[in-house]
Amino acid sequence: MYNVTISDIAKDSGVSTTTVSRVLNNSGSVSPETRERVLEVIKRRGYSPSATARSLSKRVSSTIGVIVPEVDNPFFGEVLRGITEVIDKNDLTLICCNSDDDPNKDKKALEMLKEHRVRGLVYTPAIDYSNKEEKRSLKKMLKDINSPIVILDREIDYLDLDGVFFDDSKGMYNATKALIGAGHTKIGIINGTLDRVLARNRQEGYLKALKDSGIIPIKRYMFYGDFRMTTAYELSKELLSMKDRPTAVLTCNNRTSMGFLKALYELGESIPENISCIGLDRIEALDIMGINFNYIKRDAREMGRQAIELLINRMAFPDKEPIKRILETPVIIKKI
Amino acid sequence: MYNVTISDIAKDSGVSTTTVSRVLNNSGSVSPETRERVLEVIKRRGYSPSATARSLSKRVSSTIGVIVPEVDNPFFGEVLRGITEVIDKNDLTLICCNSDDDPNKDKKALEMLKEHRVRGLVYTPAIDYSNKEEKRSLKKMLKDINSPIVILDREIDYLDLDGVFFDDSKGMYNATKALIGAGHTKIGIINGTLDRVLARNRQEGYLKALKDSGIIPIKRYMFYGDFRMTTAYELSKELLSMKDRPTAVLTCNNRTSMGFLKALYELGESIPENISCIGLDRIEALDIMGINFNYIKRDAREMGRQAIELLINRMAFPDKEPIKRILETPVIIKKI
DNA sequence: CTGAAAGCGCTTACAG
DNA sequence: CTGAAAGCGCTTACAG
Repeated sequence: MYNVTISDIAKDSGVSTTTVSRVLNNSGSVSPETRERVLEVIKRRGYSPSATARSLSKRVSSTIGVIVPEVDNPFFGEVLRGITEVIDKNDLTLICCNSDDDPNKDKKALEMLKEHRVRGLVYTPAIDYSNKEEKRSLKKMLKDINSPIVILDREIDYLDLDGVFFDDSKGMYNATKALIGAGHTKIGIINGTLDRVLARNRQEGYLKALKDSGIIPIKRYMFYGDFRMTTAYELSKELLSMKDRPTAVLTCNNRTSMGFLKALYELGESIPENISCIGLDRIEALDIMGINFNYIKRDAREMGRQAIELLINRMAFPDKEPIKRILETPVIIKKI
Repeated sequence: MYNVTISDIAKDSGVSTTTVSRVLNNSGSVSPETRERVLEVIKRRGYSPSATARSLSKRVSSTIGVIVPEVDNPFFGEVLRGITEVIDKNDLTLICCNSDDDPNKDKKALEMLKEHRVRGLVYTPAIDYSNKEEKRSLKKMLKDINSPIVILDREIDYLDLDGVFFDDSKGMYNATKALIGAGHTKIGIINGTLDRVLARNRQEGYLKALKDSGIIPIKRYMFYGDFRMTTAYELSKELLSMKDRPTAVLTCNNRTSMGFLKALYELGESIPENISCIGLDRIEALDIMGINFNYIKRDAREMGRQAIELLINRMAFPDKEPIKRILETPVIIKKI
């Protein structure tokens, strides 16, 4: 069974494909009667125009690409929710890729999106491409995409692109301050390794808050993982078993918080009774269970929405200055 | 800046586009020297073939559509994870739509995927299209997609399509049996309204278990919502405040479990001390916190994988009998 | 091993 | 208001 084409409709209506195209796109002028007739045939034949053919002939696609590092992380679930909301409103189509935080898959995804000639890209890089060669190569790939790009959540500081980010540094600063305000001085942090911008931002806020309060940072209270739960779990066990352990801990993303809590509860301890904690990102289930989990709030859905809005904006005005949007990160304290 | 085309490569290499196409697709035969030269030019110019043009001329796309009702539900996050895994391996492209459980958006998504001439579709319908007219219309839309379709998680019983489902009925049966085995006889259920297959399956397992144990079902212990948290929360408050309330409750999806727990914890009560509960779907955070939340386990990632596998299989063999895959739903009891 | 030509299903100047 | 024709960037018989 073949798909109906515009020629079929033209034939059936006794007009040219040009005319059918006109009624399809509400462009040019068509007499009411003709329009009527064509519309009727379209309906009867169940015709819908091929997006592929249309893209090719118009030299633009209506397709937006998005690459996320973890589709199954609730944070990116929210991001995608926000993205789809505005995609729908603008009659765009979303091609979705999961890089699994693997640079190779990341590159494959980039290549694939390029082949699809996406109209724009919302991009969260898999990891920091840190060495010179990698940077150069990423730079080239992004340029080759040849469409507007908005960076989401993970800044690429050597490229001048639109982006939307959270003020993680400020969030961590305020969180650290809150702990200090509650009397803590021995404050641990479970972060990612510092070759990642994400981790450096968090570290910066943490250190600044300590400094501003005249507290000397303690190296052995700082742990560096990879933002994954299992690693955070191991590091947390280490932290929790220190003889002179911190009385409060900052966990630097939702997976890390999970790892920390797992280690803590396995010891039969809990927050904030045995140790205080402020995590980055809300964990819905904890909130709902009435567990006093303090967190730095980040509205991921809003982030998704703003990313696409920036992108659509950029599609309209390719030559304006790059825009960076920084979202607020309020600290929600339940019980320290 | 224009994209490089196959003609540019042909010109630069001093061959025809036919030949370039041959080296691109490793089809036909090309002399080693020619191939070498073409490859070199492709690389130098940073050429990548247009997927759009290719689809049009080959009359097949490499694009798979997926419609999920809630991208931001962890269950579907896992499903998408599974789907992307096998999509990647097969060099396919994923167009992702969120219907938000809204039949109108669902239809729009279907229409859009049709226009994109997707090679196949993994489909979780927004709701049960229950009245005759809706059924007819959905049937027609799916037929118009004109590509293989695999139904995921929510059966459409009046269509004979491939599908992958969980044995929810059996899961509920075993869960109910487990509660009975632990001495419960007053067992409540928070389900969806029975016009939905999902809800009927759950109900069936529940009732059968009661019957097999000689327990008379009590109407007022059965609550019907919409699988959303807020509704489940309200129903749970109602349930929990009954004078003669159940001593155990079955919650019929992860959002419902959340609503139930929220209501419970707000009362200062907890599981299983004040009331027993078995939910459908694991809730990661609870597990990790060492909270004894019993659940019927459903491997959503595996479901996603199998759905695409069925689809790919169907793409290869369009005329075989429809296949239904039913996944196991073991009951995980922590503490009743 | 290689190329000219037609075709995929649309859109868009251009002409009337 | 309408249509013939060229073109978008590929692939694929067909011929040599």
